[in-house]
Amino acid sequence: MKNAEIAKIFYEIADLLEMQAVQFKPQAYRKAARTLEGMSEDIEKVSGEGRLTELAGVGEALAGKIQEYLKTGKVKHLDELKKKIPGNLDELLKVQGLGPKRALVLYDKIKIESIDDLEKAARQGRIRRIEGFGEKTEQDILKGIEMYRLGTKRMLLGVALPLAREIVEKLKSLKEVKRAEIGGSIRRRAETIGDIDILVTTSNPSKISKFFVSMPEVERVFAEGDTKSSILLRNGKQVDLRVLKEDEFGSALQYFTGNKDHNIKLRNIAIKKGLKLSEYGLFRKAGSKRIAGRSEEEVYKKLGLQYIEPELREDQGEIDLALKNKIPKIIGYGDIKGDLQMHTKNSDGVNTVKEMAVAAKSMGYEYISMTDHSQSEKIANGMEPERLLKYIQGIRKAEKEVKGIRIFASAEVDIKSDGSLDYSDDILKKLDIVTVSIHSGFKMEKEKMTQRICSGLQNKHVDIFNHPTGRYINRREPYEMDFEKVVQTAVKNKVHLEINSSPERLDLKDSLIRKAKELGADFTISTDAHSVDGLKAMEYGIAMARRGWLTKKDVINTRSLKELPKYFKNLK
DNA sequence: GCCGTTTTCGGCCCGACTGTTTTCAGTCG
Ligand SMILES: Nc1nc2c(ncn2[C@H]2C[C@H](O)[C@@H](COP(=O)(O)OP(=O)(O)OP(=O)(O)O)O2)c(=O)[nH]1
Ligand SMILES: [Mg+2]
Ligand SMILES: [Mg+2]
Ligand SMILES: [Zn+2]
Repeated sequence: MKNAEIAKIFYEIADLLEMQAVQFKPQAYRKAARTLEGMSEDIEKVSGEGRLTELAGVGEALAGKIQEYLKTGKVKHLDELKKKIPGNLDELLKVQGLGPKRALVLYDKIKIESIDDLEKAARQGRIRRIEGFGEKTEQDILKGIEMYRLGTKRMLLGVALPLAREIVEKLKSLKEVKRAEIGGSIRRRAETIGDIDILVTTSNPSKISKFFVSMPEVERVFAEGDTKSSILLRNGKQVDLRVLKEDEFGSALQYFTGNKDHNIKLRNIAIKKGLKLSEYGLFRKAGSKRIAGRSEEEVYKKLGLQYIEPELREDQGEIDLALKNKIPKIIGYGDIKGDLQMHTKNSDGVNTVKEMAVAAKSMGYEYISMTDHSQSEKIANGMEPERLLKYIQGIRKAEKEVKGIRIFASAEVDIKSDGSLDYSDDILKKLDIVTVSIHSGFKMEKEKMTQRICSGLQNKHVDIFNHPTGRYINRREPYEMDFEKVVQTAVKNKVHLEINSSPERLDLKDSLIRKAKELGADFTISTDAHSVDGLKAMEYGIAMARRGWLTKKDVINTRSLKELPKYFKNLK
């Protein structure tokens, strides 16, 4: 997919235009770049179908540049701009605090073209002598270079959310703090997180800010003000704090939750109504009287919109639907009745069936499903048919012992390279639920992989397709396949798609969930726990389902035990 | 460069913090 490459080009054009003080075009290029980054569909496909100008922020001119890049691998406009300002601009701008305007000055005055140039100049004290720069700026640039060189990646949601909750608890322990809430991409439950955003309401802002910037784990303070502070923790994570008054809580949380494009759209709606929206509230332009701000619900309502759940605030059509009151009620965090994928000591898990069942029961589940690995998974201690039969007996026994929770005997069965399954039908029919996965041969070409998966899904016992794309966030790309065809095959054969809640997988991801739903799919959400502790990951999977616009009805394991059998072939 | 239940021209989100400035531009959220 060339989406990201083209986004990068648009960002670079935007920066070069901004250097020349061109008005508005930089925002236009950046808006289009964000659209490209946020979409899951291949831009080449969109272009092929003549739908480029349907993309938000893409008009005739940018559609032309996208086509140009797809055809020639170049965008002339960028090459032209680069003639005026050569050098490694996109690298330079990754230094925090250095934007297009000052980068241009550095190039004009002392020919800075790269990070290495920049570092040398700063160390030699040549930057402080430039008009508009100074000693502090020079130091900040060096620190910025150091940070850039650390090359910090975006955090997994599974890392960021617990960390954010800890900080929130800490802030809540102060008696001056009325409310402390997580904002930003964590509140929207994005799969990866750039920084930790926290909102506090209080009547004593300076006290809170002082406390925040002097916490023991603070490495650096980027900024400290009355309503906004920003720090770097020793663990390398950035935390932004906004401090506002209690009666501004709603508008402040709305602002700080974002995303950026969602905010801009809301603010434009306000403008059209003769209003103004900011973190301080919704105001009448004339007279500046405040008409909302205490709660988010109030802000959306006064703008003429249905309330929008944070997970949907991605500028992916939610605002248009909210204007028409047409956003569906998405699945809730309490709607799950059981967990349908987990591993035990029988393969590569660390707990016994009984231990998993006791833990699940205490979480209020009505049922769980054991899905230990099939025989080809030698490194994961996959089970030979004989051992599988004993495993099933063990599950029946554990179920009698634990009582009060149904334990399904299932397995995570490999779809082998030729598309056959890792157990014969004679074995598969002994399981309550059959789930299948791709665990090897990831490098297969698209056609073959699609064929392989589809033949696996057509087996008459198969119920669930696990972690359907096989990706590991930041570590392994999804395997190549024709997603539409796979989903269509799943739908036709009544195979449910798993939303794997494991934070490094989150597979299916949000945009593909939404797409699969449009294609008629239904889903299970499961943790793939390899220990009792792993069962807690369910909230991440539910978050993805919400971001994929799923309702309770779309997810099979929201059903009670009684309703469940009709969704699984061997249980019918 | 994009876009449209007040517009196909004339708007384009709004505000905080910092350093180097005598009043604000640049950068970031
Ligand atoms: N109105 C407005 N709000 C913004 C803008 N930039 C950021 N925000 C708001 C919405 C964001 O969700 C929130 C936090 O900003 P961040 O830069 O931390 O972005 P976010 O948390 O969404 O993503 P991240 O994972 O941190 O990259 O602040 C902006 O340019 N305008
Ligand atoms: Mg953030
Ligand atoms: Mg932030
Ligand atoms: Zn697996």
